[in-house]
Amino acid sequence: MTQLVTRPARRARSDQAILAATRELLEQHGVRGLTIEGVAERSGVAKTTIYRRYRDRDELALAVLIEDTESFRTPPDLGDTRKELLAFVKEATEIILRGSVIQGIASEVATNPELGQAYRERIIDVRLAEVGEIVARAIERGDLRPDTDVRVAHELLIGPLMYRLIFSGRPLNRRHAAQVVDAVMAAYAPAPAATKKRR
Amino acid sequence: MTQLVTRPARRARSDQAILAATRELLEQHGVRGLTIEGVAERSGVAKTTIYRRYRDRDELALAVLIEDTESFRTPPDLGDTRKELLAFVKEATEIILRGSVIQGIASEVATNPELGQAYRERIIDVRLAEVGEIVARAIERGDLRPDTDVRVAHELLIGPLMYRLIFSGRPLNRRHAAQVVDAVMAAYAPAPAATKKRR
Amino acid sequence: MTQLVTRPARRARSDQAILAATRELLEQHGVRGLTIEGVAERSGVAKTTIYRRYRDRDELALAVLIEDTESFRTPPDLGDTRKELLAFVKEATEIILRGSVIQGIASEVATNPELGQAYRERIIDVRLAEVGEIVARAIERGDLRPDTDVRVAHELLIGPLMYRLIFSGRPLNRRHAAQVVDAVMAAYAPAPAATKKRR
Amino acid sequence: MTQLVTRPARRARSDQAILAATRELLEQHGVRGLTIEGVAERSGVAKTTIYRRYRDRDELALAVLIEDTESFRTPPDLGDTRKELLAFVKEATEIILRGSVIQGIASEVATNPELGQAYRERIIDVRLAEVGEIVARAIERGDLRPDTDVRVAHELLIGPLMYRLIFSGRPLNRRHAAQVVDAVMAAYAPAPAATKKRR
DNA sequence: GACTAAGCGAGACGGTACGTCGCGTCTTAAA
DNA sequence: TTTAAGACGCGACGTACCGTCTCGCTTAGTC
Repeated sequence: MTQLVTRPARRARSDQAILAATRELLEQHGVRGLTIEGVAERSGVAKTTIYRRYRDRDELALAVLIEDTESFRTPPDLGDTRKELLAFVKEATEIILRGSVIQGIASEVATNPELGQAYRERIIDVRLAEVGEIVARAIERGDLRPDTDVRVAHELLIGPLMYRLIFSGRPLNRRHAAQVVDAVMAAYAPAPAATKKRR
Repeated sequence: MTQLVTRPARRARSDQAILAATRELLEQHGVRGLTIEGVAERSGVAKTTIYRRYRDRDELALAVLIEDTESFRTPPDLGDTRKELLAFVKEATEIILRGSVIQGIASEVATNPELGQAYRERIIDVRLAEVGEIVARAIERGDLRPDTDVRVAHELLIGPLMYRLIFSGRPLNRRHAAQVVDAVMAAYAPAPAATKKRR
Repeated sequence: MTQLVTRPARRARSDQAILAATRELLEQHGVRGLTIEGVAERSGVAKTTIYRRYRDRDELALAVLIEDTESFRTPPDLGDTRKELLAFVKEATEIILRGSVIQGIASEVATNPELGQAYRERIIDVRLAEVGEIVARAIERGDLRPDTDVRVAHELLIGPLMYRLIFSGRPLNRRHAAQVVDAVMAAYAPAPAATKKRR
Repeated sequence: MTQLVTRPARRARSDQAILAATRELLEQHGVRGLTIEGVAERSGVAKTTIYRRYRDRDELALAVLIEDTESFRTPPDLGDTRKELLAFVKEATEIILRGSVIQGIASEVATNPELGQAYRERIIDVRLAEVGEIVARAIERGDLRPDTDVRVAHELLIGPLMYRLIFSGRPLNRRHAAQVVDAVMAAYAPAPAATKKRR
């Protein structure tokens, strides 16, 4: 126990070098250009050392993605549901685009059960919790229906992003984010009785 | 030109053998287990012959997917927008699940521009047209707002499917399809003033 | 059938390049410096191609040794048993020293059954036949006893060579060859006429 | 020097553990299965500690061999040259077969000068002295010629053993030992009385 | 019905990267 | 001071497929 805790120096140096090199390669050559051998060469870290940490290339790429996700800033109570949802989508978009990792590991995440589980636990669950908080506040404010399904709402927010990113290739921008957010808000808007009052 | 026209016999036999073997491998071992060498061995077709038709493995996988998509049955006018949208989602789900090809080539489609273009032209555009027709009829019926954005509606319908398929790993079933369809219909429901009159 | 026979061109070119590079490496850096990767680089032949022919480094080294052995010139009937045995020992010595391969694969030959079998069939048996002919002629001439054990004679001739080569490190020269040959001739000398008297 | 003298306790414990584990691995998996890492694991001794004592794997293997050789029992004056030579060959055979180390380090001894020197000083010279004594007594008894070359006699006795062990794979047994001993005795037999007549 | 070029099978080949093994060095904490 | 523990850089291993390249055989459609 003491050893792992008290002697992180070498580990930390290698860890950092590996992730930095991985990021560089991802940004410069995309996921196709991400190679363990390439990371080893660029980072000055031995291939063996990389394999001691990550089972394979996909796990390494996921690690970068997770690190990014951990920087996800919880959108605070802005007093405005639409603003909060927009902030959420923008933050997600930013992380998704950074490094362009997701496109590359999508197939792996979908195919490799262990990787999929890691993705779910380390990334999806984090975002789901965010949406949960936003939705809870929105319900309290009367902006969304009390029976709003958080998971489906989350899918409606993120699914289109991913679809554009991976399949349709269309751009992820403010306009699209607004369109999606508006659709979700309309979809889960409270019953019309309340609407009457508003208009 | 003359070649393809005048000597279709042998070509056709090889074509068929290649696609059949590809399908088998995809179903049995997933996309990771799809290799040109494997297809050659299983189909009894020479590697050279495969490469004469498909630039690489991903193009081959896409070919299978396109073939499936071409069987997409246009949902006819059912007189009921919700039923038509459900039929669309179900049909899409079926194709998506068949062969489990999409998960495997997602990363390629996202990464390889030529493949991406092919995917868009041969698959997305086909479905987009379907949604367009359904939405047009729905607008006519007064079920959806006249300014409904077909592309975004399409993303809201398909995006969650893909998200489940690739990332969250949750099941694609009737209940989920209904949730998504209902959300889209609510999102693009005509302005409430009109609603009062109708009901 | 026709194919294998009529299309040896590429094979032959690779074969030759591989063996040439192997020989160079053996002569320059000894067996320790013999690496499949090194051979690949030096020969311009892909590693894969080498592995298609030789299971591993030792098999490759043995191939060189076998090629050398196949050039073994059968010492003709010189009319003189001592001269013939000396010619045999000299020839063997020359091949043994050429390339210094034997020292390096000795352990493998001793340890790996398949390699050992190959060594016996392709190398030992060849030499054993030589000794057999020489001994046969010697017996006819009355230079060696009719019951001379060819195999033991062979061991007495070659064993000391190998012992010097591998263990004692002493030089293999004409003097030593003569000492060994003389010992063998004395050991299997026919009973002198005097023997009659003794018994 | 002081170290070895003043703190022998821990050293000795490690020494013993290392050699024991080495022996086990050699016997169970042959020389190919002898690795420093394996010895460390099996012995509970740190790799570092092994490297403090032995430069590399071969030196370690040699250490085991030397230990065995040091148990070589000098064949006493049996009053019979043939019996003494047979005893010598049998003793050598026994040590050679024990642990099957020699086959594995043969290539190293032949290739690595330092190892070769150690082998000569610690093993060959010991046996050479044995043969020297036996030959000396034999000459005195009139069983061997006074000009018998001890070194060559030694090579004729041991060379065939090694040749069988490493190359021909034939068995080392009493019959073979007798054949070799008889050959050596015949080779260096004193000129018979009859010889006078011949010359 | 024989001819002839397109299409094909077979598979050798150079190449990239894989993931693994064991080496020998180095650093650190505990004994 | 010596040790156990183990991280590390390193070199090579043997493997899997890649995509390219001959090379003859097969055969469909023409003459």
